[in-house]
Parts: sequence; C-alpha cells; structure tokens
Amino acid sequence: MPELPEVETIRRAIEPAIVGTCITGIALLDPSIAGPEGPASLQSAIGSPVRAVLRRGKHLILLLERNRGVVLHLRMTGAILLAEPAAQARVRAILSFTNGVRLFFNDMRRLGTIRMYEDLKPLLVRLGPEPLDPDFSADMLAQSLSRHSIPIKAALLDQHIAAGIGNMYADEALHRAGIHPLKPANELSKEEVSRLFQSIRDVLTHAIECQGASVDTYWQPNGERGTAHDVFAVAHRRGAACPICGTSINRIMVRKRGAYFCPRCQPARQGTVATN
DNA sequence: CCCGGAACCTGAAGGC
DNA sequence: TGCCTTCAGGTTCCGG
Repeated sequence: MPELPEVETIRRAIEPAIVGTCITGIALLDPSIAGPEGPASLQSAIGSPVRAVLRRGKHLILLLERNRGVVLHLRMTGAILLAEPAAQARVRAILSFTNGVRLFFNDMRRLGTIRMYEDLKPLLVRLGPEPLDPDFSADMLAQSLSRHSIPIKAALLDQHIAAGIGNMYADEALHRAGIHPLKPANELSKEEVSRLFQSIRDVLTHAIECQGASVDTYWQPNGERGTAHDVFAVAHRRGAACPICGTSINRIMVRKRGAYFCPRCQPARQGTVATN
C-alpha cells in the first residue's frame, strides 16, 4: 500500500530520470485509469517539458510549465517501474519521454489514476499539511484534531488533517505515541498530541530511509522491495509480540479499517471496556 | 460542517 | 478438489 514514504521513494527515483525532458507519449492500456475526465484530457500533456517531480500527500506530480501537471495516484496496488515488468504484470499505462525513459504504471486492482491538471492549485490546496513540512507543528495538529470527535485512527487517515498517512503508518505512529486507536481525536491531551506529532514524523522519516515498506504489492521503480516493514512494531503483526513489552499485538476494526495495536502500550480509556 | 457507509477493484484466503 | 464468500484499503460520493 503506497503511502507517503513509498510515494516519496518513487519520486526520488524517477525525478533524475525525467526532469528536463519532454513527455512524448501517454499510452493508456486501460482507459479507466484516466479517471472521470477520460483519456482525452491527458493528451494536452504531450510535448510538455517536465520541470520537476513533486509529491503532495500520496499524489505523485509531474510538474509541467505554468503550474500544469500530470498527477498519478497509486491507491492500493499501483507501482511505477522504470523497466518493463514481466508479462504477467498488470501494466495500465506507459509514459514516454524524449530521453527514451519509459515509466510503467502497474496496478493489479485498477484503482490507481492518472489525471491532467491544467492548474495544480486546487489539488494542492484541498489537501492537509505535509507531515514533514518544517511549517507543520504540533499546535496545528492539535488545532485540527480538536474539531473532530472521530477515532484518532480515522482522523490520521483523513487527508485534510495531514496528507500522506495511510493505514500502516497511522498504526505505527499511534503505537509509538502510546495512544489507543479508538480514542476520540478531540480527547487527546496536549501531551498526547505532542507525542503523536513527533511519532508521525519519526515513523515517516524512518520509512523513507528504508525506501518504503513492501508488505504487499509495493516495489521501488528499480524493481526492488522496501524494508520499512521489517521494523514495524504493530502493523500487519497480529499475534506477534510487541517489541516494547512483549504483549501479543491485537487487531480491531476502526471504521471498517483494520487497526493493529498493542493493548498494553496503547490502553483503552479508563471507564471503557477494552475492545477485544 | 460533521459523520458514517457504500462503491470501486481483483487476488488471496478461508469455509464447507 | 472446488465453489463460494469475505477481506484488503485509498478515495470519492451520497445521505442523514
């Protein structure tokens, strides 16, 4: 599942390969990947220069001239590869560039998208702050969490509160901060928000250093796996021992999403019955 | 505005 | 062995 660290890893891998070139072709082997606007809108990107490759949340952005951009979202099973994958792969689109580089958009489940933005601003503005942006602060996080009574786990997945956190890193950050996933977002103490803020940065930064987590279908553009999952404390570790206290990792459902946590390091609120 | 749920998609896994 | 159901989760859309 590509989240912020995985998309950032992809960004760093492809930027040096295509910056300064022009797009020569966007072949949509599966037209539905173009989203509701359809394949036609992407044709205006042909011939445009690639000024930079950016990441915003989980969106990968090929920045063209005048704030135009081709925006890729990998959703659940998408991957960007620099070499043509094996025949049994599920290539949905191929982007070609003037220097001969080709990007293969592989996506088993066809949930990923490629869309043309004639102006990137609406996309950039509607997402919440970047967790690793120096301007992002614990106070900002506290401010937005105070407006929500939803479980903190659900709040971390809300891309308006912070952009780029997905299921795996939300679980890891909550464990590191010692917060139960069902605790209402607006009931976190100032200290808890402070710990959570730092934990989010810690787990994301470390995962980027590990070039992402390959729990399932994530590959780097060079075809290699990431290693961040090797040090996961709770994510996808049901029944395994918590690295802090040895307690068996639990899994509950929070808003229809699996939530892994340590019942000892992340106790439920006083007065509530521990959920499973 | 806030919140919860359905829908999208396909391969893996589990039940019988 | 094989059919069937359920599950996985990021995002958007819709209804209360």
